[in-house]
Amino acid sequence: MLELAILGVLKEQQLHGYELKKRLTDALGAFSSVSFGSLYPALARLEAAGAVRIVEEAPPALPAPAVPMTGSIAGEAAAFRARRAASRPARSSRTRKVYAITERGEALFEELLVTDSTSADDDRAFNLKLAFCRHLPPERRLGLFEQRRALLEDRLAKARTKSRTRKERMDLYTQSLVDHGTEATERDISWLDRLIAIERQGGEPS
Amino acid sequence: MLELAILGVLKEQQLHGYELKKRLTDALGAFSSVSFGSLYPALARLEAAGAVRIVEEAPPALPAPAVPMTGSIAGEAAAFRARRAASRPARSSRTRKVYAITERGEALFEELLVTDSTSADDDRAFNLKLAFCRHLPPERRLGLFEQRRALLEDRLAKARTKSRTRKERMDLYTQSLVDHGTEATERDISWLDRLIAIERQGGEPS
DNA sequence: GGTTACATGTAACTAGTTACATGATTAG
DNA sequence: CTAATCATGTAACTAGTTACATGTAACC
Repeated sequence: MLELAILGVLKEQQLHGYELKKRLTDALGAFSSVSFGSLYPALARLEAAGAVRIVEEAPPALPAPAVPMTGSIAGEAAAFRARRAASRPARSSRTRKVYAITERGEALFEELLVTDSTSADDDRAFNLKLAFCRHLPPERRLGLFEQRRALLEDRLAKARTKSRTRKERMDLYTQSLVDHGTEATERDISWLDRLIAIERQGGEPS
Repeated sequence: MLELAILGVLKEQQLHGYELKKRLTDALGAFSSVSFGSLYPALARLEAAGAVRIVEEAPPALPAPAVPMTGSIAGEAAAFRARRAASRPARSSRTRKVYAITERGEALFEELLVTDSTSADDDRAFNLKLAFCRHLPPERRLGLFEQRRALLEDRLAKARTKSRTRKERMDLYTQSLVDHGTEATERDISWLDRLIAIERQGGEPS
């Protein structure tokens, strides 16, 4: 799950770990925080898998007097973006590792976006996917929504049969909890229905 | 978290692991399943901590040799039927370990019910606590609700400031996600308010 | 007598966390 | 020059999961 989030952020901008953590905790921090202890190993794993690579920041010696431009316009532009990303250009790159997503990383990202789901932890995973689903082609996005809808519908069906057979054995706090949960699931479904409807008519969510 | 659930169920009835798992998965299965791989180690830990103990089932040797036979065949048969009827037919106890909660376990249970909270995983933990909060004295129950309410209110406040400052930078799917999440939190709060109000007037939840 | 369900447990893995260790850079 | 912040990383722990290994009892 963390891999997905990292790739999703790096897809938009190359960043070093520390900054990445800040983005992650404040963009997705509502659900869960990210710690360095998981972020750095995750970055190392992704690098080992070839999904991200370390890019050089601008060389510490800015003057660069006699050196001609490399000829790689893209490279120069990337370096510039990295410098700006740090919001304080002059910082030496010696201590920072700036990561960029690779093509393999893009492929992995799309794969994680539709598969993943550890079945437990489903809800958080879906929220995360939704936050990045704009990168998905429309029909796969629709598939994601419908798959989620089916899961919720299934959960609801189970809750209803269970509620019929066992409600009398539950205490009132538990009953209230179950009822509240059922309502929340129903609202999740109609929210998904709105997203699906918008998707079907080719629009964008409001 | 699993410990809390185990203690909560054992508080009502002594059970062996296999049966305990069934109760847990169908009572709380809506949120999360429990696997043997976590249940048995958890039981072992709780036993080591003195929170539960293994109790003997009805001794397998019923005959009681020194006691003379009544001579009444009908009586013997009736006794046999009674034995079978006693909710657990002839199954040998050799292979089963029946666990019961101890006093230390009761104390641990109450402690887990009010503390615990790993700050992540908060939501699931709260649901679990609510399912067992009937065992709490009213004022601690109220404290639990209010603590939860404060947490949600805080989350809402953060979401609102964040939404004001960063909404324009979010894509529409993420915006929809955040809005939906905010609404859900608002409803959670008013649900809690209802529970709190009921608690304050000394009633029970409807 | 073989299949199904009951019952307990271990091993390896997953996916994170907190606490700790280390060092560079910048601001006052 | 020293404290705060930036920056990367490791170690030990948490809390579970799935897959595997083992064996008993009930049913037909």
